[in-house]
Formats: sequence, C-alpha cells, structure tokens
Amino acid sequence: MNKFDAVELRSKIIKAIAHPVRLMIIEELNKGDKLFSQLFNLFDFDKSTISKHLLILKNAGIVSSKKKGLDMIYKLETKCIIKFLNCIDRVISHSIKKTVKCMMCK
Amino acid sequence: MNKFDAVELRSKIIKAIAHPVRLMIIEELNKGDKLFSQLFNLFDFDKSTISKHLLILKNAGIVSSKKKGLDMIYKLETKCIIKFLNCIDRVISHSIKKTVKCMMCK
DNA sequence: TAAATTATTGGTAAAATTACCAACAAACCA
DNA sequence: TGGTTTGTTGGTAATTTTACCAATAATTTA
Repeated sequence: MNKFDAVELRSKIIKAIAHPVRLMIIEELNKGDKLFSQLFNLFDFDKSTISKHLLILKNAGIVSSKKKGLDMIYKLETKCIIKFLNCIDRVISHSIKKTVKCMMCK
Repeated sequence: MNKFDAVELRSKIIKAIAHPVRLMIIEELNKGDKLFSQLFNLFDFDKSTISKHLLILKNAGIVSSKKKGLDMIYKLETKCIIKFLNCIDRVISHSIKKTVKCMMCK
C-alpha cells in the first residue's frame, strides 16, 4: 500500500467518525450492542438518515451489524475509538486553556 | 458545556484532522516545526489551498504558527494526534483482516 | 522608498456530504 | 397469503467543503 492510499484510507475512517450523529452512535455502542431502533430513538432524524450514518460507520469498519428477527443489532467493532475520543477531548482542553496535557502524550 | 456542544466540538476537531492533505501536514509537523514553504512544497496545490488547510488546523487548536521574517513557522501543538492516528491504522488492520488487535485496546 | 518575496484573504465554481421523502425488501404474524 | 413492522435504498435539494485565481498584507532588500 503506497503512502497516498494509506492517507486516503485514514482520511475515510476519520471522516466516518467526525460527524456529530456518528460520534453519538459510537458512544452509545460503547455501552453495549444496540438495536437500530434504540439508536434511532436517540435522535430526531428520519430513519433513513440514521441508517445511512450507520452504513458509513460499517463501511469504515467501525461497527458491524447482524439481523435478529425484524431487528438489526449494531455492534462497535473497534473499542479503541473511545480512547481516541478521549485524546480529542484533551486537544479541546489544550486549546481552551493550555494547562491540561493529553494523557496519551506521556 | 452541554452534551450537544461537546459533540459538536469533537466533530469540528476530528473533521480538521480528517482531510488527506491535513493528515500529511500533521505527520510532517510531527517530525519537527516546519516553514510554510516547506509544507507547501510537499503538495501540488496552490499556496492558498495549503494556507487554508493550515488555518483549519489552527482553528482546531492542532497547530500554531509564528512569523519569522518573511516566513511562517508551523508547529504541532498536540502530539497525541499521532497516537490517535496509530489507532486509526489498527482500525484499518482490523477491517482488512480481523487478526490485528488495536494496541490501544488493552 | 520602491521592488521583491512570502503567506493570507476574498470570491467563486465544482465536488462531496447531509437529510428528507418515497419506495422497497425482509421477517414476522394473523 | 395478506398485512404489519422494521430497516435499507434511490432520488433530490440544501449545505458544506474544497481548490483555484486574483488581490492584499507583511516583511525584507536594494
């Protein structure tokens, strides 16, 4: 894999994480697997909108899904995303006030 | 700060990281501070394009800049971004072949 | 001070993302 | 089988992002 493909791939995954709705879905799934309907009920958006957000997360390899009866169960595949988000919060702290150090930056 | 503001802020910062050009700039700055002209020379884009990418990174608090003579020196403010990217690469590995575990997921 | 060099800003067109509605597909139940 | 529930897919309009060109600002040098 060449350097440009690598950076494009990274970009795709990070973009998948970057949307507010998808961030909230990731946090919710971090608590445990959820039905589509449970995720849908967190928001005021159309079903199709949430479904498409989930598809983006799936295509990025961040979540997986399996059918169970009428329901669809969603699962967070990559728990490290959460630590990733903690780091982002440190960036925020750093920006707001340059006193809080990123815990991941030893 | 309420939950929605928090998620919007996270989103903004992650979006700032998500672009291929900005990812490459971050990696380059991780090696050390760089002049604008050095960063500009990495790409085939217009000066103004690179300048605007840098502005987005600055607004997100990821890089800072200071003038030195005619040049502008750019600096990576938040080194933890790099570990963040390592995690992303684990997501990629996970997706490609579910054998490699994310090192950050203990 | 005038000219040259470096980087940023303003404006705009093209491309990508997002959210809705409608139609559809899959699984269940009467 | 026909109807109901659940979630996805297709199409489209609105918004956001991106990259270029031109003009501007800041600094140095002649």
